[in-house]
Amino acid sequence: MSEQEKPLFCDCDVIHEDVVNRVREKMYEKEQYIDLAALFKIFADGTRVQLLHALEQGEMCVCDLAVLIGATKSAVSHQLKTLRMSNLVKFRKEAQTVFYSLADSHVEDILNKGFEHIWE
Amino acid sequence: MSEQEKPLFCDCDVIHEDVVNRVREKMYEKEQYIDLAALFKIFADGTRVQLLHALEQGEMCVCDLAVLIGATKSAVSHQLKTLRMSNLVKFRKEAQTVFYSLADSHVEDILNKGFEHIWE
DNA sequence: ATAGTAGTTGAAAGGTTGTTCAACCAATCA
DNA sequence: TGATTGGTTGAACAACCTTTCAACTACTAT
Repeated sequence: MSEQEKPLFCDCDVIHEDVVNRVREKMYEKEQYIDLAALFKIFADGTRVQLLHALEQGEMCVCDLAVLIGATKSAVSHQLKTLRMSNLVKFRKEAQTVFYSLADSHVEDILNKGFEHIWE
Repeated sequence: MSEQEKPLFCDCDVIHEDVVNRVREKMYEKEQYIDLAALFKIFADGTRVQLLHALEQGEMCVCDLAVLIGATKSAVSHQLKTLRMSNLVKFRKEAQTVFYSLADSHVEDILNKGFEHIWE
């Protein structure tokens, strides 16, 4: 099923058909936008961006991170799980301690673009 | 009240005090992370990123956008309000028609960084 | 004037999300 | 072996978010 077959139902008429047709060719599949939104959703929480920014400075264990940002181990662990499942952080185990670090530099890039914007 | 006075209560001990102290100096105020997360929250919805990506191609009115992405005028208008209030889009009125466009190039930058990541 | 259209808005409904709490696992140490 | 510690997990609750629906404004045209 192609993108062209998506339901065009809408409660109004096209006003500028030429513009809409030109733009439609440049658009991606709806799924792409949902995936993109899912990525930004990970960055859409204060605790998580704080964790990511902390991990930019180097690897840290759960307790260190919890003390650093003033949250419980449990809350941090839950958020790290989210970050882990999105492949934004990686980790290594050493005895009972788990050290987390950023998965790749894309993460920093996105954080920095965001900071750039809010600082104008 | 300075950032240093934030409650350090936590349900665990600092394990690597030197690391934590070094990282703490690099951290921003908690409010900065909340603001950053608030920005990413705007990008954290499929409909909104679709609207933003559509507006990268040029200005469009509400009906055009609604038909283009297959949503109701109302849903689009609600999301455009969110984008407007975050200063991510601007608009101009012409008779009863309202034309929306991107507020600045930061928006495209952030979208592109996101696409880069999901496409690896 | 009256009808129709572009757009906005508030409330309601359904879904998602973040933290807390308690229980749990696994590794260390006494 | 038994106690402690670092870390994870599931359930529950509250808060938030997105769409829909219906009502509404404002402009245009007949």
